[in-house]
Amino acid sequence: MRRLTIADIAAAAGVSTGAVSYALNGRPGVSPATRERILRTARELGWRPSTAARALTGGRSGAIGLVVDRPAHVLGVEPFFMRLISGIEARLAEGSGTALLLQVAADPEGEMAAYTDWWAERRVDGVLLVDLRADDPRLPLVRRIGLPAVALGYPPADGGSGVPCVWDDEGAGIREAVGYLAALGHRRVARVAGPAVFAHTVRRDAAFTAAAAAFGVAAAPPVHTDYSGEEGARATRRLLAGADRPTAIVYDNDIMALASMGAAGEMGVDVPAELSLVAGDDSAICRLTRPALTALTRDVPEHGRLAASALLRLVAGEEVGHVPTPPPVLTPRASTAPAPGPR
Amino acid sequence: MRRLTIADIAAAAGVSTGAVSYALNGRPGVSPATRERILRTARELGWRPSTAARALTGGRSGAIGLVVDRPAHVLGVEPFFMRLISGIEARLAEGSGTALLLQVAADPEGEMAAYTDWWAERRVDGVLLVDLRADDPRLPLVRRIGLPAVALGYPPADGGSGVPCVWDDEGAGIREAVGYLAALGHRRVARVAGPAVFAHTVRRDAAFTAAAAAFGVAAAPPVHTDYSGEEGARATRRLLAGADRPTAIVYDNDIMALASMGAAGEMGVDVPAELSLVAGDDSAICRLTRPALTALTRDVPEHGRLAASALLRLVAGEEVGHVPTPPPVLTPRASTAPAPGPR
DNA sequence: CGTCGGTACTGAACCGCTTAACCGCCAACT
DNA sequence: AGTTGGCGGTTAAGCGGTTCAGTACCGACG
Repeated sequence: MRRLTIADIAAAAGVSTGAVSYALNGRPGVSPATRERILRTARELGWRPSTAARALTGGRSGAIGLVVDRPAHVLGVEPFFMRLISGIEARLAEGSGTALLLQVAADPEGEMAAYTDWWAERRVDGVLLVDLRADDPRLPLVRRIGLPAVALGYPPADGGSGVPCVWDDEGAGIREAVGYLAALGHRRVARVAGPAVFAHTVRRDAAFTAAAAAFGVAAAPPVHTDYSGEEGARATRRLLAGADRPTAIVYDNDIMALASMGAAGEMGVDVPAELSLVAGDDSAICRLTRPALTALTRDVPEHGRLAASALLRLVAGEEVGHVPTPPPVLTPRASTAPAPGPR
Repeated sequence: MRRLTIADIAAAAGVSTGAVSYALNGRPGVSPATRERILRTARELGWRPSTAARALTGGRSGAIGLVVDRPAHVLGVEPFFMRLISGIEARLAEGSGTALLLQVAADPEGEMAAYTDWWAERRVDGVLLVDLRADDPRLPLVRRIGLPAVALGYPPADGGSGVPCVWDDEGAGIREAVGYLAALGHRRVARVAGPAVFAHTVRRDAAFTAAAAAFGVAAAPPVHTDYSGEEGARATRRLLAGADRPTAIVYDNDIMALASMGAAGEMGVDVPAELSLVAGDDSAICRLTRPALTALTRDVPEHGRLAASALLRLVAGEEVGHVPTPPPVLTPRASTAPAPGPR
């Protein structure tokens, strides 16, 4: 059975293919009556446009791309991406007729290659950039090759080379967490962060140090990890084993906080009596573990949704500026408690 | 700057576009010398084929599709899909030049619609089907519309309508778990499963009941959930509150086991002293929590890899049969222990 | 030497859709 | 009445590849 083409529906409706095209795309040049007849036969025959033909005519490919660049062992447990994807999809499902192309890259080079290839092959109309870095090479790249892009993360100092950024004030979240811990009497707090190459890590680091100073608590230099539970637990062990053991630790994601709770338990350190823990993203994991994890709540799906929205507008030719979103807020649960008295 | 087309590289190499096409696709009809010259200029000019044009010629679209159909609140924490996707991508990255199209559907109808649309629009060359159901309507659908598909799950009784299945003997895993628990002295075991509509749930249910009988342990009827931590915890609470409280519970995924550990703790039931827990997938979560979760280890990424592999072969026109994979094996950790003595 | 066969390559049609250019027709206006 | 100008359509030229039918050339063979 052959594919249905506009020629078929043109024949069925007794008009030319040109008329069909105009009718289907809602452009002028066909009378309301003919338009209706064409649309009806198209619907009855179950016609769907060939994306290939559409794309070939210089139109859109009808897809946007997302490259996920994290080590495989992190990807499996990191709820962030699936939540982000849910949000993106939610927006795309709202009648945009746009699909999501996903690629898992092994390294930043692979990620860049994906963008170049996708764009050269006209597979996507635009891409979403996650995890902005300092002097992120992807920004000049997409600019140079003309690939529409929207980034998730704080806009870089130079404005982002015309790449709209969906961002929230991560500093505010960190400040709230540190302030809360200070109010609970904690005087030595630590931070276990993601990779230092990420711009948001650096920003949070700075916010953390500044907040600690402002609230008069001693802050160890942030420990950087690859976001994996293993590295999170190791960092926690080192912090707990060192002199000036912190009484509270703030994590950059949930998995590290979860893993660290186990590590603390093994070292005989009770959570929250002796150690308070704050998780980073507030995925469902925080609510499911015991003690439930206090967390910095960020609406990750909403970020995805907004980013997808911005990208669709950008692709459509609209001017799109940076998109600020509400800052993370602290959701206190059972993993934080007043600081222990002096031992 | 215009897009680079084969016409450009034809001009640069001093041949016709036809010759370029032959050379680039490694077909006969061009001399080795010319072929080399063409390939070189194409490389130097940085030419990449337009997927649209390729697809239009009746060729492949160069993409496969995956629809993920689980409630949003489950998707966020369920490691299964991200692990599966990692595996799929790993295979696709091996020089297939194939991309992955991802869609999150709200319900089975939305999933079916996605397949129909994708195929009608020739967006994908084939799809991967997850979570086979009893009398799964997707099987006749893909068959009817001629969409190449590979399913993940046990082949249905009717052979699967020509859809190759990548499967493992889940029953063996369940039997091993029940046997292990029986050997530890457990005499009352329960099972908290996924939705009963999934074929693999039913198969595991049956295996569970049979294994319990074989090992002489009392098995409560399996409790079915939506895979969410919340429902898993609720099921556990009910089991623990009922008469004939089980001393061991086997879960269908990791998140429910994790949530249940918390629920048990709240009820003052110690894991593993009073209650043994076996998780379902063995994602990293099992190793990260304390006590670490005993789990049925399944190589989910490998399943993805094999499924992608089978689909690529199918799309290429090869005959592809069902693909058996090693059965899940039990990985004992700290969440299982000898059954408590009679209270 | 003419013919045959094979190789290397060209030219053009075609895939399904968009769109600029054109065309016929009728109402309105001068 | 003749010109103008819309409206409602048609025609055909691409878009960037693939592929089939030729064609030019060359060595081999009878």
